Amino acid sequence: MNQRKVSIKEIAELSGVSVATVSRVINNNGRFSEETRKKVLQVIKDTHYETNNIAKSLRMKKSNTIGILVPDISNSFFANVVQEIESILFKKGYSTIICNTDRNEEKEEAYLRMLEGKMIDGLIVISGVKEFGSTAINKKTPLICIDRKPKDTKSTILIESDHYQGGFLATEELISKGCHNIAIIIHRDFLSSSKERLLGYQNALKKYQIPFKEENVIHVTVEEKMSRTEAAKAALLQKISEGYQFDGVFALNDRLAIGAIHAILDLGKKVPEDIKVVGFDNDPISKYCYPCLTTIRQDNMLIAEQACENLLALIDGTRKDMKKHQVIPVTLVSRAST
Amino acid sequence: MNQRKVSIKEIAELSGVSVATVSRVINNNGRFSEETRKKVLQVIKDTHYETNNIAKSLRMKKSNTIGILVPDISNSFFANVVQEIESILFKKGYSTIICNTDRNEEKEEAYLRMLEGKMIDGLIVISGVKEFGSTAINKKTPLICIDRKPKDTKSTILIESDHYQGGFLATEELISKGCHNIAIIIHRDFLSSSKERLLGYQNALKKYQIPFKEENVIHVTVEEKMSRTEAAKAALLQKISEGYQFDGVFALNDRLAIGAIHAILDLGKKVPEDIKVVGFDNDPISKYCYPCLTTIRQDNMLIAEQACENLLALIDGTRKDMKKHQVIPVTLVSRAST
DNA sequence: TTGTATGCGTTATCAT
DNA sequence: ATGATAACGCATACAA
Repeated sequence: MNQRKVSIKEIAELSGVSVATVSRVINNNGRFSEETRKKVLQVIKDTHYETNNIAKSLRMKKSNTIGILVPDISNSFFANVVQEIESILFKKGYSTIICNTDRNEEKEEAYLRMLEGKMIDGLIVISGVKEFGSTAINKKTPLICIDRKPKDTKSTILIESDHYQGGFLATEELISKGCHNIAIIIHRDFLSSSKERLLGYQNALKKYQIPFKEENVIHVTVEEKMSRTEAAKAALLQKISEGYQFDGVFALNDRLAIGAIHAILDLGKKVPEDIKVVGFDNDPISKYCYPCLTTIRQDNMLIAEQACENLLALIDGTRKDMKKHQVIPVTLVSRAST
Repeated sequence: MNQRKVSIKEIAELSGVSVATVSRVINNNGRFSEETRKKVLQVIKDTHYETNNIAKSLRMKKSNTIGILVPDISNSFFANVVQEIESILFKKGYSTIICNTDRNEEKEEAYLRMLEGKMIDGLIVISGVKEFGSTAINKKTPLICIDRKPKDTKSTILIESDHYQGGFLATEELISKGCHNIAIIIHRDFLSSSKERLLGYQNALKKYQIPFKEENVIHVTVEEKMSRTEAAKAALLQKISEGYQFDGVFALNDRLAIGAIHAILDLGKKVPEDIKVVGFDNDPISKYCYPCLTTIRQDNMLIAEQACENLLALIDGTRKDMKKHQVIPVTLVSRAST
């Protein structure tokens, strides 16, 4: 009972027909008699034949595989989006190769070459340091960007949350709870999403006639071997030690927000009584930290669905009129920290 | 400048040599003159040629691809292990197809067929409902199980944390802090890891001459649309309402532990003063919840390294004498909840 | 050192 | 309705 690999050729021999006929039966195209169909199917069952997709891909110039580039799969937002994408695509008969780039440009290029060599039918790029555009990948490979601007803005599709709205809602929440002097904690300020969130913050201030002050912007850089939470906490404590005062914090993600909370509690102040805090992402920790964190929820399901839908449309060549920039609304999740 | 796909054949023509020679240059095997080498490499550079791995795989019967089966990639423990595995394998020239099975048996089978069709060189299976063994995958495909017993125990390698030790350490921690009546919250009791953790709990009790009581075992089942945390909280509250009393809780994972904490706090009791809690997994939330959660940390890096090392050895056919059952030590992370 | 020819497992074209 | 065969892109045994 040695389970050797069996090919279409052997199926043909065992069935007493040609490989062509077997292929037709398998793919159910072309004509063949009911009799041969039964016979062939029986042999396939008996031999546990599985079609060799490598050969099929080569012949068809279609791999039924799509690649996903993601900076860090252990980030809860990315993990959720990727998981959902993978699930949707699988239902459509596609397999997904998830590439964790670690925000490393070389690694990204290497991955792209690998994906190209595997003849991927499409590519989804999630977030990342700079505009996306690489010579490693064929220009005609269908491409969807999520949270990352493509170099070729006018022909490739960009899907992202309404980061501006998120920043606005977060800030408005703080203002509505009585904050007048709101710090904003920024991590990767070069990301377009960060810029948009900052803009939302600024415009919310403007709406309520609160002057924007440069000193309220706290940039944190995360050193090696340090978590975002620790870095944010350190940065805020440093700033406070220099005499900085504030009554609210909008952190560009939940990890940073937790760091801010820790800093505040460390100083003997209370959240939300003395200082209120809002994060971004609706990371699971936002629900379980203390106090529970008010945050902005991105609609990752919708993002994933829309990405897949658009990508598959590009692959199939149906619909050429898709919107090049699709913005997904976000919502405020109000919890104890405000 | 239309970037059409260029094959080895065209490289041959442009270089004025045969495809065989080009192939030899590319793979740097066989003999060829320095002159042709230069010429060919130049043409390759000019044309942006990339080797077609699909064709190569078909010819070589080796895809340089490995598959990973995982129940739920958004689980922090799985995400970490998978990420590390992927990173290691990538360095070794392998790409990884991550398959999220959702603990769904049909999906698992479908994935395995897909992977088989892609001629994967190896397979890593992480956790899962029942013993692993499927006819969909070729018996001779190198296989490593992590946290999941293989059907064929004596020939396939199983790598797992020392769940027994984890259960023991967790329970001992509670006892050493003065607990005498320790509840244990179990979720998927059919998992071998769960059984081992329970066993560790029982033996720790025995060591300190505390009688094991069946009523201390709380089984929770997670309904659709309900989180583990909510389910654990509900289960514990239910039990308490029936008059159940205890002074410590060992939850088989951190999400359950948080649920327990919430239940306890809801009743106006204090953690750790009135009741102490220990979790399992060292999930990020354990660090940021309130109070911070004492938990058991699995060494996911080591698990990943060991899995890759063993898998690659199986693929290369080197070393035939690997231990079939490899147990990775765990450590206690002591925090505020005890 | 280099070229020719074959085959990997499929699908598709063109006969019959 | 079915069969023979070419082609997909590559690596290699064998010739030259």
